[in-house]
Amino acid sequence: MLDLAILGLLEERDLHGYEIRRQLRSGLGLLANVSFGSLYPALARLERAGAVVAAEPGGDDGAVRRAVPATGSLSGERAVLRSRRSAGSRSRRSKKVYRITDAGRQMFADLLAGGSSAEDARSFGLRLAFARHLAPGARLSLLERRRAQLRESLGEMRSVSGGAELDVYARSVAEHAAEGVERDLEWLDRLIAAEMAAGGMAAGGMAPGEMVAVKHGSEVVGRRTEKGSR
Amino acid sequence: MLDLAILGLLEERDLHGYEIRRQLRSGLGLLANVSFGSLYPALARLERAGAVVAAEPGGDDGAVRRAVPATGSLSGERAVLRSRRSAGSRSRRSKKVYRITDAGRQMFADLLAGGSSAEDARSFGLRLAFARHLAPGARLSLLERRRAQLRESLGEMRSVSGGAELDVYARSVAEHAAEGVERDLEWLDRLIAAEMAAGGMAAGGMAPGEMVAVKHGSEVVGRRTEKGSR
DNA sequence: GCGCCGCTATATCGAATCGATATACTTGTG
DNA sequence: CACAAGTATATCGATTCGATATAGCGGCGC
Repeated sequence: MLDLAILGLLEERDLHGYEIRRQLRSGLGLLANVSFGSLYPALARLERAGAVVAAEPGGDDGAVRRAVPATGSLSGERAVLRSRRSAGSRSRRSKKVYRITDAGRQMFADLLAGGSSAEDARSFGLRLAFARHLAPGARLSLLERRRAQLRESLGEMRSVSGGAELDVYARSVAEHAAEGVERDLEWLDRLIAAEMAAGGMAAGGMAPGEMVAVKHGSEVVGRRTEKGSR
Repeated sequence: MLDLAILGLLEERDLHGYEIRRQLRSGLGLLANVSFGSLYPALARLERAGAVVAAEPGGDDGAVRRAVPATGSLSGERAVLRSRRSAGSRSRRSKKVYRITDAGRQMFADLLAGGSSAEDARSFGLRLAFARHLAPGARLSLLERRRAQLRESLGEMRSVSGGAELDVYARSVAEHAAEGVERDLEWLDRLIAAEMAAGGMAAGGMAPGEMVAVKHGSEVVGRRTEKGSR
């Protein structure tokens, strides 16, 4: 799940760990608390898997290095220069800029489209945030899958907490959670409507030349327009 | 965090693992996906720590056993009887009913009031759901601490995503998240108002005999009634 | 009347994630 | 110029997740 986020950001531009974390925290709001304890292992994992390559400014490889600092950190660059100029140059821990590879791009596409089974809010939000990399059909199917899940969970919530035996506080928490799910559903309906309007098409179909580069596993489930219950 | 949830449920009645999970999933909506892989280790942990005691129906201890099944599972009880009646009786894996101890109650109070530093939505919701076990002052301080956190994070969100460079999907996710935080703030304001109305008291004070059994660490932070921004 | 599916129930394993902490360099501030 | 605060990478132990194994039970269908 973190892998998806990292690869998604690296699709845009090369970044180093600290920057990735910053973008995760502020940019999306989701994943607002990824810690270094998960980020750096994830980066190491991705590097081992060949999905990304790291370029340390002290290394021999001159290829990367042009990466966007994205902070006002001229300082970092200067520090690098200084360390390279100084004698020993070993024993300097510096920025490690990561770049996505072709294998990484493939992995990103798989992660984005693949995970068919039940996903939590974080994972869905993440997928949707990168939905521009999905084919329109897969996009729609992502939205509708999520809607179905939320409808189901709302039903469960309502059926249980409709009864008594919860005190004021617990009841308030449960109700607020249910309202949140309702808002999510309205939001999803708006998104689905927008998607259908943009893509044309009546029933979950796809345009002929659409299934490009993105493998989505045979489940486009043609949108049964049930609008009961609410 | 799971410990808090488990102890909170056990304050109410004795339960076995499967039931605890069910209540966590449906009852609160939060913690909707705790898996056995975290639940059973947590129970074992709590038992080791002396916070709960387990009574297996096959054991010598006749004390517990009166636990509420809470499902319509007469079947389970019958099965237990049968196995106890039958000869060997070894090699039967049956329900393990957990009961909270005094040490567990103390631990629950500490967990509920203690964690002063930044908490996520799950942890806060959990605390609030059990807020009836808190003294009114601690309750208010919990709510206001959360409000302060949300205000801050909303500020960050707005300042960042107000700008451009996000495509339609990412922007929609970010905006929806921000709206969710706004709703949370409104909700908190309602709760705080209700709390103040119920408890009397103007500025975060407490009634004389209030600080009972619940240790909250010296931070009642008298409610600066800023109503700007938002 | 018996095989099989689904529910209840406990448990474990490896991997992912969290939260705290260590290290080291730079920049701004009193 | 000492010192706090920000940037940056990394590791450790504990917790949590997701999948899987095991086993008894009732119901159903044939």
